[in-house]
Amino acid sequence: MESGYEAASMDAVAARAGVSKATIYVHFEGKRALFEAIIRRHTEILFSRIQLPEKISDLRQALTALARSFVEMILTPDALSMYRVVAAEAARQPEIGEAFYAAGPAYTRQKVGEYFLTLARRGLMRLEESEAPLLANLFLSMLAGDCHASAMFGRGQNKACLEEQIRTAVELLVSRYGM
Amino acid sequence: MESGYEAASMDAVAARAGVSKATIYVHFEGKRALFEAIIRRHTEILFSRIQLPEKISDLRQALTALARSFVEMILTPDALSMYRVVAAEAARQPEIGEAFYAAGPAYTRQKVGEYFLTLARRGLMRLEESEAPLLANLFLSMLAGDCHASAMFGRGQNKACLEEQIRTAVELLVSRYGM
DNA sequence: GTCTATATACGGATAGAC
DNA sequence: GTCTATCCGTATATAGAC
Repeated sequence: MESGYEAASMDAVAARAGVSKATIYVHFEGKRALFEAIIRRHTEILFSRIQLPEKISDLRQALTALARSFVEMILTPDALSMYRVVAAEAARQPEIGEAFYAAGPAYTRQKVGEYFLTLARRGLMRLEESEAPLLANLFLSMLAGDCHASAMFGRGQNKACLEEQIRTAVELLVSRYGM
Repeated sequence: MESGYEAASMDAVAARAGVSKATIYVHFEGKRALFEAIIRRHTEILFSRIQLPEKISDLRQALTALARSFVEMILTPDALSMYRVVAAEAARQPEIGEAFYAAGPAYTRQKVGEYFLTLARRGLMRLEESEAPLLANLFLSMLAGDCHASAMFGRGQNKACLEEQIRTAVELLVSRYGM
């Protein structure tokens, strides 16, 4: 995560793990297999952090809480590192890109889409079942928004701009799909 | 772009360029300097492809045209490769990440924000000047949306889903800010 | 299963001829 | 400015002792 796949040497990994290289090669076929195992495990851990609020009173409040939980996770140093590393290697190791996509973004979109339908069933949103996945996609994309790009490419994060972004994204959804 | 920064050897670059390694080292201080030059040049070329429609009759039509132009660009193999490579290296070479961010995402958001204000001045949008950058940010984020992630991590692109995504994002903006 | 020591190859960068 | 040939470090992976 610190160095990227190519630049991370097995010597460094072994040293950090407190074992010899030979020991690693007993447990994993090679560097790629080790990498894949790491990515698969970490993806699940990371994305399971997202909380879908259960106590729902107000639509605005529910969406805001969901938004904060999501944004907090994706701006984590761990999440940013993983995103970087997987994006870089996905071109050459498609199985890894797909595993990450399925257990990460696609899984989250699915869960959030289902959550929207729960909100609709409780009379808080006006939404057809077929629209849910697409709307979840658009909502999550807005939440990542510039903050994700800025954290990824620029120097740091801007907490104030982040709150405003969340608020506006929530407003946009409420004004079109709220009831 | 094919191999990533670390995995791309200077031998390979020299061979592809049809010169010897020594010749490259006459023109560039080292591998990093060459990489930085490539990224700076390519970022400008890529992002200058985005077209802001000049003939404006209808808000929906203008936003859709802008959306198509943007999405087409970011899903280009060139753009995807560059995104991957820069994301991967930005952690270790911050100047490169920042240069890409400034000439790419930030520049585009700025331009689109100004475009929104033009639309507002023509009476097509209800929008205050201070809201423009944030709205541009949210709109562009929705347009990238799942299609970008899917192209980045998954196997391919889905044209149908893409058109639907553009349509819904445009509708969301029109329903809240149109007049 | 774990270690040390090593095989083997390739990386970035440069010397020196032309 | 461009080449060929090479320096020197480090990479992945393995052999063989314990």
